[in-house]
Amino acid sequence: MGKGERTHTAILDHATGLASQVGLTGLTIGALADALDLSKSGLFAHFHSKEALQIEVLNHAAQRFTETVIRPALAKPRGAPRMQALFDGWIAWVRDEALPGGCVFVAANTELDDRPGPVRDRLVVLQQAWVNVMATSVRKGVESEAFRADTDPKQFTQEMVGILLSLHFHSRLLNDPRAEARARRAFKALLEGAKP
Amino acid sequence: MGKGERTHTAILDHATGLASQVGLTGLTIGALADALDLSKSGLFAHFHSKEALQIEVLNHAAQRFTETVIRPALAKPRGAPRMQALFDGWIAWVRDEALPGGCVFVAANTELDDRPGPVRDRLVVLQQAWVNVMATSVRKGVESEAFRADTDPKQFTQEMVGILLSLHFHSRLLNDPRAEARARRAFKALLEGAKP
DNA sequence: TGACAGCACGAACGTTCGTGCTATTCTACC
DNA sequence: GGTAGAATAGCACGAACGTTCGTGCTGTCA
Repeated sequence: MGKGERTHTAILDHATGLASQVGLTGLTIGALADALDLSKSGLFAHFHSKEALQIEVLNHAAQRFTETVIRPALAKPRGAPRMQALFDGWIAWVRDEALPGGCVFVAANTELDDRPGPVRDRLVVLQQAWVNVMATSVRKGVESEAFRADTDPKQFTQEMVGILLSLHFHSRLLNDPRAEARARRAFKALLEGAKP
Repeated sequence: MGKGERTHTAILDHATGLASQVGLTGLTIGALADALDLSKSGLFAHFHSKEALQIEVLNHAAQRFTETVIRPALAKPRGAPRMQALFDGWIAWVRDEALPGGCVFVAANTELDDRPGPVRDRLVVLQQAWVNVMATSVRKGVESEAFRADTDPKQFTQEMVGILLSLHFHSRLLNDPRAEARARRAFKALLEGAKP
Protein backbone atom coordinates (compact mmCIF):
# COMPACT_ATOMS: atom_id res chain seq x y z
CA MET A 1 0.00 0.00 0.00
CA GLY A 2 1.52 3.30 -1.14
CA LYS A 3 1.77 6.40 0.95
CA GLY A 4 -1.15 8.13 -0.69
CA GLU A 5 -3.45 5.24 -0.06
CA ARG A 6 -2.35 5.07 3.55
CA THR A 7 -3.07 8.74 4.08
CA HIS A 8 -6.38 8.34 2.31
CA THR A 9 -7.65 5.71 4.71
CA ALA A 10 -6.22 7.56 7.69
CA ILE A 11 -8.32 10.54 6.67
CA LEU A 12 -11.42 8.39 6.33
CA ASP A 13 -10.82 6.80 9.70
CA HIS A 14 -10.63 10.12 11.41
CA ALA A 15 -13.46 11.59 9.36
CA THR A 16 -15.74 8.75 10.40
CA GLY A 17 -15.17 9.48 14.06
CA LEU A 18 -15.59 13.18 13.55
CA ALA A 19 -18.78 12.70 11.55
CA SER A 20 -20.23 10.62 14.37
CA GLN A 21 -20.00 13.71 16.55
CA VAL A 22 -20.84 16.62 14.28
CA GLY A 23 -22.62 14.88 11.43
CA LEU A 24 -21.72 14.64 7.77
CA THR A 25 -22.70 18.24 7.14
CA GLY A 26 -20.89 19.51 10.21
CA LEU A 27 -17.83 17.66 9.02
CA THR A 28 -15.36 20.30 7.89
CA ILE A 29 -12.30 19.98 5.70
CA GLY A 30 -10.31 22.51 7.68
CA ALA A 31 -10.95 20.84 11.02
CA LEU A 32 -10.19 17.45 9.54
CA ALA A 33 -6.91 18.72 8.10
CA ASP A 34 -5.87 20.27 11.39
CA ALA A 35 -6.56 17.08 13.30
CA LEU A 36 -4.41 15.10 10.89
CA ASP A 37 -1.62 17.67 10.51
CA LEU A 38 -2.38 18.18 6.86
CA SER A 39 -3.03 21.29 4.87
CA LYS A 40 -6.56 21.95 3.75
CA SER A 41 -5.62 21.75 0.10
CA GLY A 42 -3.51 18.65 0.62
CA LEU A 43 -6.40 16.84 2.17
CA PHE A 44 -8.84 18.22 -0.35
CA ALA A 45 -6.79 16.77 -3.21
CA HIS A 46 -7.59 13.25 -1.99
CA PHE A 47 -11.26 13.76 -2.68
CA HIS A 48 -12.32 16.30 -5.22
CA SER A 49 -15.33 17.67 -3.44
CA LYS A 50 -16.80 17.59 0.00
CA GLU A 51 -19.68 15.56 -1.30
CA ALA A 52 -17.29 12.85 -2.46
CA LEU A 53 -15.67 12.87 0.96
CA GLN A 54 -19.04 12.42 2.63
CA ILE A 55 -19.91 9.49 0.40
CA GLU A 56 -16.54 7.88 1.01
CA VAL A 57 -17.04 8.27 4.74
CA LEU A 58 -20.34 6.44 4.46
CA ASN A 59 -18.78 3.66 2.42
CA HIS A 60 -15.84 3.41 4.78
CA ALA A 61 -18.10 3.11 7.81
CA ALA A 62 -20.30 0.58 6.09
CA GLN A 63 -17.33 -1.56 5.21
CA ARG A 64 -16.13 -1.54 8.80
CA PHE A 65 -19.65 -2.32 9.98
CA THR A 66 -19.87 -5.28 7.65
CA GLU A 67 -16.57 -6.66 8.86
CA THR A 68 -17.06 -6.18 12.57
CA VAL A 69 -20.78 -6.78 12.95
CA ILE A 70 -22.38 -8.54 10.01
CA ARG A 71 -19.73 -11.07 8.99
CA PRO A 72 -19.17 -12.52 12.46
CA ALA A 73 -22.92 -12.79 12.93
CA LEU A 74 -23.40 -14.66 9.66
CA ALA A 75 -20.95 -17.25 10.96
CA LYS A 76 -23.37 -18.07 13.77
CA PRO A 77 -26.10 -20.71 13.44
CA ARG A 78 -29.39 -19.55 11.97
CA GLY A 79 -32.15 -18.35 14.20
CA ALA A 80 -31.72 -16.84 17.63
CA PRO A 81 -27.91 -17.05 17.87
CA ARG A 82 -27.45 -15.11 14.66
CA MET A 83 -29.96 -12.43 15.59
CA GLN A 84 -28.41 -12.14 19.02
CA ALA A 85 -24.99 -11.71 17.43
CA LEU A 86 -26.31 -8.90 15.22
CA PHE A 87 -27.84 -7.25 18.26
CA ASP A 88 -24.73 -7.56 20.40
CA GLY A 89 -22.51 -6.52 17.52
CA TRP A 90 -24.47 -3.36 16.99
CA ILE A 91 -24.15 -2.39 20.65
CA ALA A 92 -20.42 -3.01 20.57
CA TRP A 93 -20.19 -1.00 17.35
CA VAL A 94 -21.79 2.01 18.98
CA ARG A 95 -19.55 1.71 22.00
CA ASP A 96 -16.41 1.55 19.82
CA GLU A 97 -13.96 4.29 20.64
CA ALA A 98 -13.54 4.93 16.92
CA LEU A 99 -17.04 6.39 17.04
CA PRO A 100 -16.92 8.89 19.89
CA GLY A 101 -20.26 10.32 18.86
CA GLY A 102 -22.18 7.09 18.54
CA CYS A 103 -23.24 5.49 15.30
CA VAL A 104 -22.50 7.57 12.20
CA PHE A 105 -25.53 6.13 10.48
CA VAL A 106 -27.91 7.00 13.29
CA ALA A 107 -26.70 10.58 13.05
CA ALA A 108 -26.85 10.62 9.26
CA ASN A 109 -30.35 9.14 9.18
CA THR A 110 -32.08 12.13 10.69
CA GLU A 111 -29.62 14.59 9.23
CA LEU A 112 -30.15 13.58 5.62
CA ASP A 113 -33.73 12.36 5.53
CA ASP A 114 -34.80 15.71 4.11
CA ARG A 115 -31.74 16.62 2.08
CA PRO A 116 -32.01 15.07 -1.38
CA GLY A 117 -28.82 14.38 -3.24
CA PRO A 118 -26.16 11.77 -3.88
CA VAL A 119 -25.14 11.51 -0.22
CA ARG A 120 -28.65 10.74 0.91
CA ASP A 121 -29.06 8.31 -1.97
CA ARG A 122 -25.99 6.42 -0.90
CA LEU A 123 -27.11 6.39 2.72
CA VAL A 124 -30.46 4.93 1.74
CA VAL A 125 -28.78 2.13 -0.19
CA LEU A 126 -26.52 1.27 2.73
CA GLN A 127 -29.24 1.42 5.35
CA GLN A 128 -31.61 -0.58 3.19
CA ALA A 129 -28.89 -3.21 2.85
CA TRP A 130 -28.46 -3.37 6.62
CA VAL A 131 -32.19 -3.72 7.14
CA ASN A 132 -32.23 -6.44 4.51
CA VAL A 133 -29.49 -8.34 6.31
CA MET A 134 -31.63 -8.45 9.41
CA ALA A 135 -34.81 -9.35 7.57
CA THR A 136 -33.10 -12.05 5.56
CA SER A 137 -31.59 -13.51 8.71
CA VAL A 138 -35.03 -13.73 10.24
CA ARG A 139 -36.45 -15.32 7.11
CA LYS A 140 -33.67 -17.90 7.05
CA GLY A 141 -34.49 -18.63 10.67
CA VAL A 142 -38.08 -19.24 9.73
CA GLU A 143 -37.13 -21.48 6.83
CA SER A 144 -34.90 -23.60 9.02
CA GLU A 145 -37.67 -23.75 11.62
CA ALA A 146 -35.64 -21.95 14.25
CA PHE A 147 -38.42 -19.36 14.30
CA ARG A 148 -42.16 -19.79 14.13
CA ALA A 149 -43.64 -19.93 10.67
CA ASP A 150 -45.82 -16.90 11.27
CA THR A 151 -42.89 -14.64 12.14
CA ASP A 152 -42.89 -11.61 9.88
CA PRO A 153 -39.25 -10.78 9.04
CA LYS A 154 -39.89 -7.11 8.31
CA GLN A 155 -41.99 -6.71 11.41
CA PHE A 156 -39.26 -8.28 13.50
CA THR A 157 -36.64 -6.07 11.89
CA GLN A 158 -38.50 -2.83 12.38
CA GLU A 159 -39.03 -3.64 16.04
CA MET A 160 -35.39 -4.58 16.46
CA VAL A 161 -34.27 -1.34 14.89
CA GLY A 162 -36.56 0.49 17.28
CA ILE A 163 -34.94 -1.15 20.29
CA LEU A 164 -31.52 -0.08 19.04
CA LEU A 165 -32.54 3.49 18.21
CA SER A 166 -34.23 3.92 21.55
CA LEU A 167 -31.14 2.63 23.29
CA HIS A 168 -29.04 5.15 21.38
CA PHE A 169 -31.38 7.94 22.43
CA HIS A 170 -31.67 6.99 26.10
CA SER A 171 -28.00 6.33 26.64
CA ARG A 172 -26.43 9.09 24.56
CA LEU A 173 -28.79 11.98 25.11
CA LEU A 174 -30.55 11.19 28.37
CA ASN A 175 -27.48 9.47 29.80
CA ASP A 176 -29.52 6.69 31.37
CA PRO A 177 -27.18 3.89 32.50
CA ARG A 178 -30.06 1.41 32.69
CA ALA A 179 -31.02 1.86 29.06
CA GLU A 180 -28.91 -1.03 27.85
CA ALA A 181 -30.45 -3.46 30.33
CA ARG A 182 -33.89 -2.44 29.15
CA ALA A 183 -32.88 -2.80 25.52
CA ARG A 184 -31.60 -6.30 26.21
CA ARG A 185 -34.80 -7.19 27.99
CA ALA A 186 -36.90 -5.90 25.11
CA PHE A 187 -34.85 -7.81 22.58
CA LYS A 188 -35.06 -10.98 24.61
CA ALA A 189 -38.86 -10.72 24.56
CA LEU A 190 -38.82 -10.05 20.83
CA LEU A 191 -36.67 -13.12 20.30
CA GLU A 192 -38.74 -15.33 22.59
CA GLY A 193 -41.87 -14.33 20.72
CA ALA A 194 -40.39 -15.67 17.51
CA LYS A 195 -39.29 -19.01 18.85
CA PRO A 196 -41.49 -21.99 18.14
CA MET B 1 -50.67 41.19 20.75
CA GLY B 2 -48.36 43.88 19.41
CA LYS B 3 -46.68 43.81 16.04
CA GLY B 4 -43.33 42.77 17.42
CA GLU B 5 -44.77 39.84 19.27
CA ARG B 6 -46.67 38.73 16.20
CA THR B 7 -43.52 38.79 14.10
CA HIS B 8 -41.65 37.00 16.85
CA THR B 9 -43.97 34.01 16.85
CA ALA B 10 -44.19 34.03 13.06
CA ILE B 11 -40.42 33.65 13.00
CA LEU B 12 -40.54 30.82 15.50
CA ASP B 13 -43.27 29.04 13.57
CA HIS B 14 -41.26 29.12 10.39
CA ALA B 15 -38.01 28.35 12.15
CA THR B 16 -39.50 25.24 13.70
CA GLY B 17 -40.45 23.89 10.30
CA LEU B 18 -37.09 24.80 8.84
CA ALA B 19 -35.22 23.21 11.73
CA SER B 20 -37.15 20.00 11.21
CA GLN B 21 -35.53 19.80 7.79
CA VAL B 22 -32.02 21.11 8.25
CA GLY B 23 -31.58 20.79 12.00
CA LEU B 24 -30.95 23.42 14.62
CA THR B 25 -27.36 23.91 13.51
CA GLY B 26 -28.28 24.01 9.85
CA LEU B 27 -30.84 26.64 10.68
CA THR B 28 -29.53 29.89 9.26
CA ILE B 29 -30.56 33.43 10.05
CA GLY B 30 -30.17 34.60 6.47
CA ALA B 31 -32.32 31.83 5.04
CA LEU B 32 -34.93 32.36 7.72
CA ALA B 33 -35.02 36.09 7.00
CA ASP B 34 -35.39 35.50 3.27
CA ALA B 35 -38.27 33.09 3.78
CA LEU B 36 -40.11 35.61 5.93
CA ASP B 37 -39.27 38.69 3.85
CA LEU B 38 -37.29 40.21 6.66
CA SER B 39 -33.82 41.60 6.76
CA LYS B 40 -31.18 39.55 8.51
CA SER B 41 -30.58 42.26 11.07
CA GLY B 42 -34.28 42.85 11.64
CA LEU B 43 -34.80 39.23 12.42
CA PHE B 44 -31.66 39.00 14.49
CA ALA B 45 -32.88 41.82 16.74
CA HIS B 46 -35.71 39.62 17.97
CA PHE B 47 -33.26 37.19 19.50
CA HIS B 48 -29.83 38.38 20.49
CA SER B 49 -27.85 35.40 19.39
CA LYS B 50 -28.34 32.34 17.28
CA GLU B 51 -28.12 30.21 20.38
CA ALA B 52 -31.07 32.05 21.91
CA LEU B 53 -33.02 31.49 18.70
CA GLN B 54 -32.29 27.77 18.83
CA ILE B 55 -33.46 27.52 22.41
CA GLU B 56 -36.61 29.48 21.66
CA VAL B 57 -37.33 27.15 18.76
CA LEU B 58 -37.09 24.18 21.09
CA ASN B 59 -39.39 25.81 23.63
CA HIS B 60 -41.84 26.82 20.93
CA ALA B 61 -42.00 23.30 19.53
CA ALA B 62 -42.36 21.81 23.00
CA GLN B 63 -45.24 24.10 23.78
CA ARG B 64 -47.03 23.13 20.60
CA PHE B 65 -46.33 19.47 21.32
CA THR B 66 -47.81 19.77 24.78
CA GLU B 67 -50.93 21.41 23.46
CA THR B 68 -51.57 19.13 20.51
CA VAL B 69 -50.35 15.80 21.83
CA ILE B 70 -50.00 15.64 25.58
CA ARG B 71 -52.95 17.66 26.81
CA PRO B 72 -55.60 15.85 24.73
CA ALA B 73 -54.13 12.53 25.80
CA LEU B 74 -54.27 13.42 29.47
CA ALA B 75 -58.00 13.99 29.05
CA LYS B 76 -58.43 10.33 28.15
CA PRO B 77 -59.08 7.63 30.77
CA ARG B 78 -56.04 6.11 32.38
CA GLY B 79 -54.49 2.99 30.97
CA ALA B 80 -54.65 1.88 27.35
CA PRO B 81 -56.79 4.76 25.99
CA ARG B 82 -54.37 7.35 27.27
CA MET B 83 -51.30 5.55 25.97
CA GLN B 84 -53.00 5.02 22.64
CA ALA B 85 -53.78 8.73 22.46
CA LEU B 86 -50.13 9.60 23.11
CA PHE B 87 -49.09 7.18 20.40
CA ASP B 88 -51.61 8.44 17.85
CA GLY B 89 -50.88 12.03 18.76
CA TRP B 90 -47.19 11.58 18.14
CA ILE B 91 -47.81 10.11 14.71
CA ALA B 92 -50.12 12.97 13.81
CA TRP B 93 -47.53 15.42 15.13
CA VAL B 94 -44.88 14.05 12.80
CA ARG B 95 -47.25 14.15 9.87
CA ASP B 96 -48.19 17.77 10.55
CA GLU B 97 -47.46 20.01 7.59
CA ALA B 98 -45.88 22.50 9.97
CA LEU B 99 -43.03 20.01 10.31
CA PRO B 100 -42.07 19.23 6.72
CA GLY B 101 -38.94 17.49 7.90
CA GLY B 102 -40.50 15.29 10.55
CA CYS B 103 -40.13 15.78 14.28
CA VAL B 104 -37.76 18.58 15.29
CA PHE B 105 -36.84 16.70 18.41
CA VAL B 106 -35.93 13.52 16.61
CA ALA B 107 -33.58 15.54 14.45
CA ALA B 108 -32.17 17.46 17.40
CA ASN B 109 -31.62 14.33 19.45
CA THR B 110 -28.88 12.91 17.29
CA GLU B 111 -27.63 16.31 16.25
CA LEU B 112 -26.95 17.56 19.75
CA ASP B 113 -26.14 14.44 21.69
CA ASP B 114 -22.45 15.21 21.35
CA ARG B 115 -22.52 19.00 21.38
CA PRO B 116 -22.45 20.24 24.95
CA GLY B 117 -23.93 23.63 25.67
CA PRO B 118 -27.11 25.42 26.64
CA VAL B 119 -29.07 24.20 23.62
CA ARG B 120 -28.34 20.58 24.38
CA ASP B 121 -29.11 21.15 28.04
CA ARG B 122 -32.50 22.55 27.18
CA LEU B 123 -33.21 19.69 24.79
CA VAL B 124 -32.40 17.15 27.48
CA VAL B 125 -34.82 18.81 29.89
CA LEU B 126 -37.60 18.81 27.32
CA GLN B 127 -37.05 15.25 26.18
CA GLN B 128 -36.77 14.00 29.73
CA ALA B 129 -40.08 15.68 30.46
CA TRP B 130 -41.70 13.96 27.50
CA VAL B 131 -40.34 10.59 28.57
CA ASN B 132 -41.60 11.27 32.08
CA VAL B 133 -45.08 12.00 30.77
CA MET B 134 -45.17 8.58 29.16
CA ALA B 135 -43.71 6.78 32.16
CA THR B 136 -46.05 8.54 34.57
CA SER B 137 -49.03 7.65 32.41
CA VAL B 138 -48.03 4.01 32.53
CA ARG B 139 -47.55 4.15 36.29
CA LYS B 140 -50.96 5.72 36.77
CA GLY B 141 -52.38 2.95 34.65
CA VAL B 142 -50.79 0.40 36.93
CA GLU B 143 -52.05 2.16 40.03
CA SER B 144 -55.59 2.19 38.72
CA GLU B 145 -55.24 -1.47 37.74
CA ALA B 146 -55.70 -0.78 34.07
CA PHE B 147 -52.27 -2.34 33.58
CA ARG B 148 -50.74 -5.38 35.22
CA ALA B 149 -48.92 -4.72 38.47
CA ASP B 150 -45.63 -6.01 37.12
CA THR B 151 -45.56 -3.54 34.24
CA ASP B 152 -42.34 -1.52 34.36
CA PRO B 153 -43.18 2.07 33.32
CA LYS B 154 -39.68 2.90 32.12
CA GLN B 155 -39.38 -0.35 30.23
CA PHE B 156 -42.71 0.30 28.53
CA THR B 157 -41.68 3.85 27.69
CA GLN B 158 -38.31 2.94 26.21
CA GLU B 159 -39.96 0.33 23.99
CA MET B 160 -42.65 2.79 22.96
CA VAL B 161 -40.05 5.38 22.03
CA GLY B 162 -38.29 2.73 19.98
CA ILE B 163 -41.41 1.98 17.99
CA LEU B 164 -41.81 5.68 17.23
CA LEU B 165 -38.17 6.24 16.29
CA SER B 166 -38.13 3.19 14.06
CA LEU B 167 -41.28 4.40 12.35
CA HIS B 168 -39.64 7.76 11.76
CA PHE B 169 -36.62 6.07 10.25
CA HIS B 170 -38.48 3.61 8.03
CA SER B 171 -41.00 6.08 6.71
CA ARG B 172 -38.84 9.18 6.30
CA LEU B 173 -35.55 7.76 5.13
CA LEU B 174 -36.45 4.38 3.63
CA ASN B 175 -39.82 5.62 2.41
CA ASP B 176 -41.58 2.42 3.40
CA PRO B 177 -45.36 2.96 3.24
CA ARG B 178 -46.00 -0.10 5.39
CA ALA B 179 -43.92 1.20 8.28
CA GLU B 180 -46.86 2.79 10.05
CA ALA B 181 -48.92 -0.41 9.97
CA ARG B 182 -45.99 -2.27 11.50
CA ALA B 183 -45.53 0.40 14.14
CA ARG B 184 -49.20 0.14 15.07
CA ARG B 185 -48.96 -3.62 15.25
CA ALA B 186 -45.91 -3.41 17.50
CA PHE B 187 -47.58 -0.91 19.77
CA LYS B 188 -50.71 -3.00 19.98
CA ALA B 189 -48.64 -5.94 21.16
CA LEU B 190 -46.84 -3.74 23.68
CA LEU B 191 -50.17 -2.53 25.01
CA GLU B 192 -51.71 -6.00 25.14
CA GLY B 193 -48.73 -7.25 27.10
CA ALA B 194 -49.42 -4.69 29.80
CA LYS B 195 -53.11 -5.41 30.18
CA PRO B 196 -54.19 -7.56 33.09
C1' DT C 1 -47.11 69.52 17.78
C1' DG C 2 -43.11 67.41 19.80
C1' DA C 3 -40.82 63.68 22.21
C1' DC C 4 -40.32 58.94 22.37
C1' DA C 5 -40.51 53.96 21.92
C1' DG C 6 -40.85 49.91 18.98
C1' DC C 7 -39.46 47.80 14.90
C1' DA C 8 -37.07 46.97 10.78
C1' DC C 9 -33.54 48.29 7.32
C1' DG C 10 -28.90 48.32 4.74
C1' DA C 11 -24.09 48.17 5.07
C1' DA C 12 -20.21 46.37 6.88
C1' DC C 13 -17.33 43.72 10.25
C1' DG C 14 -14.27 39.51 10.80
C1' DT C 15 -14.36 34.59 10.23
C1' DT C 16 -14.96 30.27 8.10
C1' DC C 17 -16.56 27.62 4.50
C1' DG C 18 -15.46 24.80 -0.06
C1' DT C 19 -12.70 25.06 -3.96
C1' DG C 20 -9.30 26.17 -7.40
C1' DC C 21 -4.49 27.20 -9.03
C1' DT C 22 0.76 26.81 -8.80
C1' DA C 23 4.92 25.36 -6.49
C1' DT C 24 7.47 22.31 -3.85
C1' DT C 25 8.57 18.15 -1.50
C1' DC C 26 8.74 13.39 -1.25
C1' DT C 27 8.46 8.33 -3.04
C1' DA C 28 9.11 4.64 -5.69
C1' DC C 29 11.27 2.50 -9.32
C1' DC C 30 15.06 1.97 -13.14
C1' DG D 1 21.22 7.60 -7.23
C1' DG D 2 18.88 10.07 -10.30
C1' DT D 3 14.44 10.98 -12.24
C1' DA D 4 9.36 10.72 -13.33
C1' DG D 5 5.27 11.22 -11.04
C1' DA D 6 2.60 11.18 -7.06
C1' DA D 7 1.60 13.69 -2.86
C1' DT D 8 1.36 17.75 -0.24
C1' DA D 9 1.92 22.76 0.74
C1' DG D 10 1.00 27.71 -0.14
C1' DC D 11 -1.99 31.11 -1.46
C1' DA D 12 -6.08 33.22 -3.03
C1' DC D 13 -10.95 33.37 -4.43
C1' DG D 14 -16.05 34.13 -3.74
C1' DA D 15 -19.74 33.10 -0.88
C1' DA D 16 -22.04 32.59 3.41
C1' DC D 17 -21.93 32.73 8.23
C1' DG D 18 -23.24 35.40 12.90
C1' DT D 19 -22.96 39.85 14.59
C1' DT D 20 -22.74 45.02 15.16
C1' DC D 21 -23.88 49.62 14.01
C1' DG D 22 -26.19 53.72 12.60
C1' DT D 23 -30.44 55.16 10.58
C1' DG D 24 -35.26 55.73 9.41
C1' DC D 25 -39.83 54.74 9.57
C1' DT D 26 -44.51 54.51 12.26
C1' DG D 27 -47.46 55.02 15.69
C1' DT D 28 -48.48 56.60 20.72
C1' DC D 29 -48.65 59.59 24.57
C1' DA D 30 -47.79 64.36 26.57
